[in-house]
Amino acid sequence: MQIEKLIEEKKIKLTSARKELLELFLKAQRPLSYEDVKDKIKMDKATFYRNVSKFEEESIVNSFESNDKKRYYGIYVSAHAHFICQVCSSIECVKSITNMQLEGYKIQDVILKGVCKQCNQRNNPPSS
Amino acid sequence: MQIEKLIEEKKIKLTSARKELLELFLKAQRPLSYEDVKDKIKMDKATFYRNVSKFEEESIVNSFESNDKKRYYGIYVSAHAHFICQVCSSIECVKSITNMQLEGYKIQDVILKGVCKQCNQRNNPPSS
DNA sequence: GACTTAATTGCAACTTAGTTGCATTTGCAT
DNA sequence: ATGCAAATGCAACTAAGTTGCAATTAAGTC
Repeated sequence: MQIEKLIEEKKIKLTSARKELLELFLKAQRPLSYEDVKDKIKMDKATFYRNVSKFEEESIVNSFESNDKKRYYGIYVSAHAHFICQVCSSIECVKSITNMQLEGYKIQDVILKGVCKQCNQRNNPPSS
Repeated sequence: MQIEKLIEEKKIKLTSARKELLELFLKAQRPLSYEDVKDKIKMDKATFYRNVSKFEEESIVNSFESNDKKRYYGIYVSAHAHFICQVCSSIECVKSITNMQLEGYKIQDVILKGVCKQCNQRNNPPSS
């Protein structure tokens, strides 16, 4: 996927900040918070939040609140759920859960919370 | 359901603040934030947060972050999903979605985001 | 390529949900 | 009733996210 593809047809400028940000989101393959981003690229938080907000308006990224009080942003790729681990706070994309229906409602996002595979095994090792 | 039932067997005191809080949660039938609570009962926010945190430890309530940056708390009643409307920020309990499974993971909570019935109808009225 | 202008940026000050330290109060067991 | 740990209210704090503003930059026009 190309950065230019994401931006073209949208009514926003392709600045260097936006290019860096979108490249990072594409590379990450999982939603990122400002905390995650600021270690990788030098960018003021105001710029970050204004840009992800604009990306969201343009349906380039979507976002959700996690359990750690932070908001996570990721490139919008077809409908898929997110799993948030309540033990280690990790976030994973879940491709297998899709097209959920609820009469009269429009479902745009599904968030699952619980204990992830790693933390589950750590607490209940299969060979003990 | 009785307040005393919720507290008994747990290692916490039944103070008047806790009684009021649990009564409110039981009456509300939907998750509440501190904002919701503070209009109904006089209670310092430190007391609120310390108590809901204790209730959560004792599995009396559970909680989740909504889209409005606030955390919502409700009496824990069997597994059910929550629907958060991205338009009007309302929160509803969804009893119909239950026992979701994901190999290797433990799912403790399901949050659906989208457009609720009311907002859906407002934008796409059936008779027009 | 230089010119123009609106959009974008960084900075610093601000907002607000939630947390923490501490002195006072309260529930509850003896 | 007494003693004491747990709970409360207050005020000060923390940190994610927002906003106003002056300086900078992308991108269209000549």
